[in-house]
Amino acid sequence: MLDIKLIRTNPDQVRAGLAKRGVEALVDELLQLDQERRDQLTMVENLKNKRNVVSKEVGRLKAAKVEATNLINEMKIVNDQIKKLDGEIKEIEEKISSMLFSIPNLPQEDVPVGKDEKENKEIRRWGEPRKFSFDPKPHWELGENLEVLDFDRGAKLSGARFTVLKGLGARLERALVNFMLDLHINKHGYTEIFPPFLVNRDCMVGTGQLPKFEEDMFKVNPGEYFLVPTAEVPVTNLHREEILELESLPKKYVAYTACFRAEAGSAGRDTRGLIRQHQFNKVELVKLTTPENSYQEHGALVHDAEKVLQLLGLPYRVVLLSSGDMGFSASKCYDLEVWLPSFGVYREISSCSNFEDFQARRANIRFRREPDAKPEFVHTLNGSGLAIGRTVAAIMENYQEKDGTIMIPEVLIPYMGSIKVIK
RNA sequence: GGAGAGAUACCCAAGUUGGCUGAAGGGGACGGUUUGCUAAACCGUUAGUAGGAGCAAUCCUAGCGAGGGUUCGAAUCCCUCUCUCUCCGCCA
Repeated sequence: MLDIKLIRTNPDQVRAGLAKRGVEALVDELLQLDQERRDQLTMVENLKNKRNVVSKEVGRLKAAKVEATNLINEMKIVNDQIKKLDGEIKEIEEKISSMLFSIPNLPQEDVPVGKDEKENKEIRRWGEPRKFSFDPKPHWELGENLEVLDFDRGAKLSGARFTVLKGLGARLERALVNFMLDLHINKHGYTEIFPPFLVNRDCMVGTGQLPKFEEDMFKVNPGEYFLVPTAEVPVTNLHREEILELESLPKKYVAYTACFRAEAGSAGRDTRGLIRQHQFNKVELVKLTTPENSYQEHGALVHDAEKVLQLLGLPYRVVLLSSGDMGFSASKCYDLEVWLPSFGVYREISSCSNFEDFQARRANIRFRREPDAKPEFVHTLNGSGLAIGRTVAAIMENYQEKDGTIMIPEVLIPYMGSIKVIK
């Protein structure tokens, strides 16, 4: 959520920022509503003050057994006015907040301006895509042949975009979760969190999934719960409505969760394989930090995610997303894209965003510099470290042999019970 | 799911014949006096927050779990909801 005060004092900056995203901003309408709200507020607060003062007077008169009917009748009229104004203000405020909740974050200055992913900027590459002496197979073929991926039965159990992992496929999935968690906990200093997979509406609003993207979410009844689309939601919201100590920052959390996405609007895309599923596993990194440190932390977070790919020996590149390709809440975002031989392209496997104070303002997550200082919003960041399903796909494709077997990357062998090859 | 109890400031806790109580009293924290040093004792300070007006000092509004209602006036009365605790039932 953008700061209404920023819009009030710096409307042109807001217009320009949103224009980079290709978003037509309702800045003028917002400014007008804001002015209206403040005018009404001043009026109603004066009336409330009058009511408070007169009511005390009435109490005093009654205690002294003095007639106060006139004052009481006068206040009845004032009350009617207050009620009317309060109603109007509430309406205006609802309009303002629903508009604010639907306006995306402003891109950071060095984000390339562009319509979509075509204008993303490649930052660096790591690793050399392997030269195959045979035609590399897509992971779904390899997985079905080895009987470690079962798409048909996934469809039988649930439907399209669900997959059953079996035997060493399931084992590989679990090994990757543990490997990634251990790496980030032991080597990168993150604290492990195991959050609920169902969260309430406030959490979803806090991190920006709602109200705008409800059709992308799975909603669960009874009760009003949402299946988490990413661990970002519960983990960032751990500190919703809290004021943190400066010394406790940065907070660095790593969490494994299953992730659930309705994938509305993705019909026909990535219909085969593990790339786009309604349910997938992910290890997610989340940081809460001070504004002055957030970009340094952002860079470090990207490196922490990259380390996973490096240790797994998977070639990848780092891409800085253009203003048009960034998520709703992000101010700046790097994607890690892993090499997938059967596709012959780099595919997103991690998305590392700095949200600055956009989520913090929604979720009201603040910190205090000094014991008496005014609370300020933290900056929130997160990144996949990594998406497990896509990592499985990448390992299968990059480590496949001519006979259709799959070598296990060195660092995973201990997590695979010393098994070195899936055959 | 059934029965009951509760939610008040950093913590504990008083406050239901509605009216100088936005909140007694403890504890803690902070400051001070005393002291060779500690301790004790004594004195003082201690809602935070959000919003609005103002150049500012400052003032106003909201706020006793949340949201409504009654009333000139609500921590106090009424309704709805959430969460916590105890007992019973069920359950991994």
